[in-house]
Amino acid sequence: MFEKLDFTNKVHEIVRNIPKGNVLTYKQVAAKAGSPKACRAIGSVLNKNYNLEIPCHRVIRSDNSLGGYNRGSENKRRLLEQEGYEFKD
DNA sequence: CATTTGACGCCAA
DNA sequence: TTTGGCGCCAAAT
Repeated sequence: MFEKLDFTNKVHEIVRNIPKGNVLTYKQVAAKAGSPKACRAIGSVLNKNYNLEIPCHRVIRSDNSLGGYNRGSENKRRLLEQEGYEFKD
């Protein structure tokens, strides 16, 4: 189903399919997109993606760190907390 | 077309 | 455990 989509397009679909209260790491998204080593490319794609319909704030680093956000990292953290995801260890 | 940049990840010191 | 450096991929210059 995703095989015919391009890498960037796959990433958009994958991120869009992340359920509330759940988060994925860049590595996980990259793996689902078909390129486990494209973790950097994921950030590049999401960084340029301005579609609010895509919960790009649910994508975090493999270290359980926030990572970044094109709308403000602080807002990203707030969104995750609001959805029920708690970071801290 | 060649090089650099960037919301990353992993390994070695 | 923390830091530095290298690798990987896509988009921008």
